[in-house]
Amino acid sequence: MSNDLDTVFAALADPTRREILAMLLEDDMAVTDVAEPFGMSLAAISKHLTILTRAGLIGQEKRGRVKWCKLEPDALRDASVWMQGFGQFEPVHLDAFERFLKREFSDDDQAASAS
Amino acid sequence: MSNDLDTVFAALADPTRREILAMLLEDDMAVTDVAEPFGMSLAAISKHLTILTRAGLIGQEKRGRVKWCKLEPDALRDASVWMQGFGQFEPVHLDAFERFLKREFSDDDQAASAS
DNA sequence: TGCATATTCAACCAAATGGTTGACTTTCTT
DNA sequence: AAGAAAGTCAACCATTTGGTTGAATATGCA
Repeated sequence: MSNDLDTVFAALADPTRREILAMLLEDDMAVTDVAEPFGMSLAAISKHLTILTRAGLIGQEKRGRVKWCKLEPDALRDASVWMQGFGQFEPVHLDAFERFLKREFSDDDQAASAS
Repeated sequence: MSNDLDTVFAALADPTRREILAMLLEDDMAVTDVAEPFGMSLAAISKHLTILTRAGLIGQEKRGRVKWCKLEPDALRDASVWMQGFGQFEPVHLDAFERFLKREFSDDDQAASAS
């Protein structure tokens, strides 16, 4: 029950793993491609991916000799709900957040390139 | 920058610490009273409280010989915001999301914290 | 068939984590 | 002043964590 949150939060506590999640936010990726930007061995990344998988944060599906990783945001949502339970704070400025969403979705291709 | 999230998520990854936070949700407490329901030494609880404090999740104020612990939900809010980025929308570009976060927390008075 | 590619496994290592106990400081009470 | 109460500190211990390297297992391609 809270064991689930243990693994989710522990998985999120590592900056490499959070960066991996952010990368998967844009697209599904093969293990080798996930590893590429990091200055560490493939085996290390493989371990990180195992941890993320056991936490339910990503799914891995093997097609051919390539294992594809995709984001699985449900576990994140559970943890988020736990945090909301503290109720003392709004998730964010809700309206600012919604404006952000609207901009992201209407603008889909060029939104990220404005500085 | 993401170092902050490291300590917050690591703090949340322990069930004892999450339970402590839940207790403090109801009321401020002295260290000894926090320790009481747990089957472990006072020193262990003291360490947990130090970790929660360094993560910014609680504040500790000493009055007399008693040290009072109170919930400090701002750090939780930061982590929650980070997670919202995953649950709510999938094809968003990360840097756009980060610009959003930066705007939220840099030119920020205290607009997002309702007491 | 034979080699390169993709990924994991196993053994190892240093550092961090979560707990213990006993000594210590500070503060309150009598 | 004496003693109890509230916490922390320091040293220790076992386990976990995050990384390494080299070997092993599939799978795809010529």
